[in-house]
Amino acid sequence: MKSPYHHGNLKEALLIEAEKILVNEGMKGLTLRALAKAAGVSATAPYNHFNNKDALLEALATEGFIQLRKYIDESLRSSSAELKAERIALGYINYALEHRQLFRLMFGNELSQMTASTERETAGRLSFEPIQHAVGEALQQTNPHQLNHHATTQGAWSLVHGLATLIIDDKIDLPAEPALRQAEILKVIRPFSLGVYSQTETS
Amino acid sequence: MKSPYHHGNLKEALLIEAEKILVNEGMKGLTLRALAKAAGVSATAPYNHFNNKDALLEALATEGFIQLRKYIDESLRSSSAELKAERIALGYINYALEHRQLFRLMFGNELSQMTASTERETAGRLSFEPIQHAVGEALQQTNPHQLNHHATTQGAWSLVHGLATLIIDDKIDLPAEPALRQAEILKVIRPFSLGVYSQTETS
DNA sequence: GAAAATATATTTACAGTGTAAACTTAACGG
DNA sequence: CCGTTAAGTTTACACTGTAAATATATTTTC
Repeated sequence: MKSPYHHGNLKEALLIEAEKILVNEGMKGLTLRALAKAAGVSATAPYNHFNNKDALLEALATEGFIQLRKYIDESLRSSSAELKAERIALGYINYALEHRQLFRLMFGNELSQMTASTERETAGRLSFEPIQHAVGEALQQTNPHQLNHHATTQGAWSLVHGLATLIIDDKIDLPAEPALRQAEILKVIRPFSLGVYSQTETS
Repeated sequence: MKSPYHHGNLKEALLIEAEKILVNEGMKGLTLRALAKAAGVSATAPYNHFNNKDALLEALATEGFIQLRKYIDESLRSSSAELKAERIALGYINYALEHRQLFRLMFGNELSQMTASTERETAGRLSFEPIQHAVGEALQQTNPHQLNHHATTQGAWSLVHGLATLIIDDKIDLPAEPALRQAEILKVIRPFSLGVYSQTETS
């Protein structure tokens, strides 16, 4: 099962090549034929590993969520930002910036949402988890009863996700230099953090 | 020039039919041939009014931004939310919810961002304008020196846009009943408002 | 180990897509 | 009116996703 058959183990190779194409030529360049050729295989070979193109994109998106989760964990470990939530945000946005096309695929509409594979769904939930934790911790310091916990979590996610989206869609632009960029991101996010910390009972 | 020629005035009809198709069958159903047939015209007729399919989608997106602006203005006028910024947010999110496909098109990656028509860009800026104003007003009450004005504006936009995106992508779900839904949205947004109001000098 | 069964890959074929080119028809300006 | 131009049709083509039939390698079974 490790390297079992004829032409090496495709499926993995396909996903790798697919991401390369996505980076170099964007979504429009990612055609089944081009992908097959890049993997050195005939046009319909991928059908042995994926039911159709959508299934392949689905798998690609799932990989993306796993990577995103890694970025967040890494940023939690190594970032210099003070607040935990801020470190998560930086990891999230860095991932989006360094994988624009894939990030768009993960959240975009190419994938008919009917086909929502359970796999991708759980992978998505997995990267959402640290956000939930961090917001929970932050809230607990000033709001031990966890009022509005769910809503606040969704707000934090919305802020970070929205910022990431607007940046990679060139609606908001940031300095190219990493340190400056990070500072700018934190400045955008800060009001929300302040709101969470100063939050008291609201209906 | 009003109803000048052979088959009625296409171009306008095409954009109208296109939105109908988008609503009923989604992006995948929006093919040039289907669109032409819906308008009762031959397959290549649209090329007399649009250079290519992308140009047509571009025009559709531009229309979307104009509609979005109308939703925001209307909500500013008629919504019951207290804060101006909140009324904007409700208008923005309502538009996204009632025009999911078009909203995705407006911000999505179908349109190769190389083709960024100036028209759509200015239309986009136009709907961003009220957000900028409202945040400016809110900030002025506690922060007359307009510190971080730009960053706060971007933050507000990110929060609202992110929430809208996550909702229409079914990552966050809200109650169907309008009043409950509105209340829930406000709960998600509130921490940011609090942050803005409590904002004092930060580096 | 050979034969049968299975997994993997190729070839061929087809309907659907965007779009270019040549042609046809209606509208308008002199 | 008649020619020029704008609007629409027909035909054609390269490219896409994918089904079907076929071929080859790998694994399993005895």
